[in-house]
Amino acid sequence: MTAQEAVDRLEARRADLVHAASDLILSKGYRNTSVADIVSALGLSHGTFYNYFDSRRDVLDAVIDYGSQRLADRLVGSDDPGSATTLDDFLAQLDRINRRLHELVADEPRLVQFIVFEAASIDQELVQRMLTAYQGFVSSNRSYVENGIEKGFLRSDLDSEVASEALLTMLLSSTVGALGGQGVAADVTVSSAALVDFVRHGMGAQ
Amino acid sequence: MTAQEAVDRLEARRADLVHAASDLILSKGYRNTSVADIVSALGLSHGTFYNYFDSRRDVLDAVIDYGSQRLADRLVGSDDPGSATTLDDFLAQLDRINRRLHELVADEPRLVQFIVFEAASIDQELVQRMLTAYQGFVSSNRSYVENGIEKGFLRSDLDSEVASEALLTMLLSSTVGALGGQGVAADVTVSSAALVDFVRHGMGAQ
Amino acid sequence: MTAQEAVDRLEARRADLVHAASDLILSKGYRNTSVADIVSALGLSHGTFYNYFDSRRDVLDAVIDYGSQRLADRLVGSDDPGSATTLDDFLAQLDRINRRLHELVADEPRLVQFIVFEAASIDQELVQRMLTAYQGFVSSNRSYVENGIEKGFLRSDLDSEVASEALLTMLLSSTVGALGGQGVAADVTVSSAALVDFVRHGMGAQ
Amino acid sequence: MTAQEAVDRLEARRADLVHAASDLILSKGYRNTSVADIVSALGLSHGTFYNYFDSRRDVLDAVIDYGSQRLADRLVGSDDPGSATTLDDFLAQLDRINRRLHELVADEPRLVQFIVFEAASIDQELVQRMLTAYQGFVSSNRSYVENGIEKGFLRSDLDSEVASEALLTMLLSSTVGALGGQGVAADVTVSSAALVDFVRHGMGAQ
DNA sequence: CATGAATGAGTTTTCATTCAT
DNA sequence: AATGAATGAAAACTCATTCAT
Repeated sequence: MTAQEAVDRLEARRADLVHAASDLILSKGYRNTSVADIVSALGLSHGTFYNYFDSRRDVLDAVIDYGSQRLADRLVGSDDPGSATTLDDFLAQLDRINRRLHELVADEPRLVQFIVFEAASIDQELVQRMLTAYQGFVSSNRSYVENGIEKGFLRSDLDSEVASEALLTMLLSSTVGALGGQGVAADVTVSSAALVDFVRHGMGAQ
Repeated sequence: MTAQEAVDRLEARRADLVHAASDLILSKGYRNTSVADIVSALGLSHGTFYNYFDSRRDVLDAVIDYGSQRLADRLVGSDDPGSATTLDDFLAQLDRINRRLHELVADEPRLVQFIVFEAASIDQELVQRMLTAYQGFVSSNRSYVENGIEKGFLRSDLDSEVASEALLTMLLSSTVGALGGQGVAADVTVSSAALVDFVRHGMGAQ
Repeated sequence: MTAQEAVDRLEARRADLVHAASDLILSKGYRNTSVADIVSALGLSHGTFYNYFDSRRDVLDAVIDYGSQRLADRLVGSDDPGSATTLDDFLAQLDRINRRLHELVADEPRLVQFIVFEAASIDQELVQRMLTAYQGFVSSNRSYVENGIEKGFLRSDLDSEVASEALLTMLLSSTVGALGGQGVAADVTVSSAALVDFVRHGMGAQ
Repeated sequence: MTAQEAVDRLEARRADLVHAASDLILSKGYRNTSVADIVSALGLSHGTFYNYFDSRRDVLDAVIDYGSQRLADRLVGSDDPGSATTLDDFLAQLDRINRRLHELVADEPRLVQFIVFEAASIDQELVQRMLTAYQGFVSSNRSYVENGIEKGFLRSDLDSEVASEALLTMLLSSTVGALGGQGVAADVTVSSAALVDFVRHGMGAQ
């Protein structure tokens, strides 16, 4: 085996552990997932786990990273912040993002639920990690708002920080709402329409 | 100490334990709350806990009862199901109920979060307890819908069972959405407007 | 209430506790009998128990005394050690004692079983108490043997100590055997016949 | 260490635990033997115990198996059921078996005591296990009786089931009797003589 | 005396983590 | 690297005993 193959094998095994941990943590919760559960899912021994992670807590970071990546992938190919030139373009972008988030909730409810509800109760370090990720979302959101102000289709007196946070809150609120509901068919349409309408009147120029 | 005082003291201590358990469970989750946590919050020994509850699981029922009571209190003084005589009355009722639920979420987010997300994962008996409470909500909701059909301002071809459940789902979906949001002021207005609009067109007569 | 009545009441309650403890200990064993079991059988509180006994262990002495008393009563009215004047008288006495012991086992198997098998495992002090009681039995047995040697119907070269202990051992062995057996009818007859036969040939003069 | 050595070491340690548990349970009783007692006898931590047994109850099965094995070994090399051709042969067999059982009681009184008196009080599953073992004894006993009927030295009108159970009861009764006695040498002679005599007259042909 | 709430030592069991092989 | 036996901290729960009322 070459050195490269050895490294690959190492990373593959680490990835296996993260995937197994992810499946278990998302389905049973972090507290209910033991190291024994994770390793026995792969037929490995306890000791092996500690060759890849410092602690049980440590694998959680990797699971969160793995989940965040899936979230990010979900939003990759997202519209370019600078692409909208009219208010309708902008609202259409908003509508698309909202729908994509709803699809995410529909596809991976446990991931979203874990992030929104369980993660915060684990420890402070994890809360920081989530807030940092949230700030990243706010920033990227801000690009859309600033682009709108610049192009003149959003009100020039908007505080881009406040406006982008409000926008994000509304998006998340709508998304999390979908977690609880059993998915009345109209749900995403209603929510998106209300959101778009509110933004059109609250943020649109004139 | 009179017999009555003794009973009062007993109940007061039990209540103390329930309150301490409630605070801890709502903030850290049931799984993360040990008997030691609960009693040490009151400076008692763990043996004392077992003079008041049969088990750690047992105090959870008391915490749920305590929370349900607060929920029920919140909705007491609710509109009389028979009071609405026009569609606008009905929608105004709906709006008020929705706002009251949002206030609840704003005041006691952890209670709602616990009921919606954690309770179900604890055991089957608790799930039954929640479903029973839910059926109580559906029933009371149904009175509103049947009143509307009777008075002629809701569509006469509505199945009151289906319609009241849909209504409840929308209310809850909207409410749970508020869980995630940090409560931008506009939130409840948006959600209520969307809800009212959907109901007006979906359920209103004509 | 006179002072005498007060004392009587106290003793009556103590006796109640001993009887309740005896019933429980003989049926469930000492280890499985809690103070709560004893007091709740009489509808009293924990504290009351400690007004009458120093500890849970303490009541066991009283239970043993109560049981020993019943054993002694069973053998009271026993033959007078000096009454036998011939070997046949003596063997008839032996047969009667053996039968009385078998009746005891039949009537109160748990008492005998407890004394023989459980008591020794509780603590050393209890073992001492049992050995002392045993020595009492040996001594009274010895009177029978010494009477026999004196009257000339037992071998004059018998060591009365050894002979009385052997006699007692055979009696007990036969008795304890009855504990295990489901009581084939012939049992006591067989055992008594064998015992009498052995003693006649082993100890009888000539 | 080879794989075989590892397995051996595992089994050796498990055996150590069973032996330690056996010593303790037979001397102090199951109820009085804690996991801490067992492991501290070997200088291990209590966690280790649970690497070898699922629970405290679980080790009891192993202790019973270990004891049963010693019992079985004691009776292995027993006379062949078909070897007796005369009543005297048969009675000599009976005498030998009885003596072997008495030796067992003399060597391992606590084992027999535990099986006879404590085991039944632990749980129903254990009672079943003992009854099954007992049925095994009855069956093997029956072979002796059937052989006797066939060869004509036992009464032809005997019900082999009833007769073998009666035989076993007498054997056990005699054996258990030895539990109480401190083993006067004459004991087994007396008991065996009585047993043989009873069987000769009760079961012998003519 | 009687009461029973409070106590805390002790018991079983779980599980993250270490370390010798 | 992989293994898995050993460890021990921590958790739920029991129960004998104390003590203020």
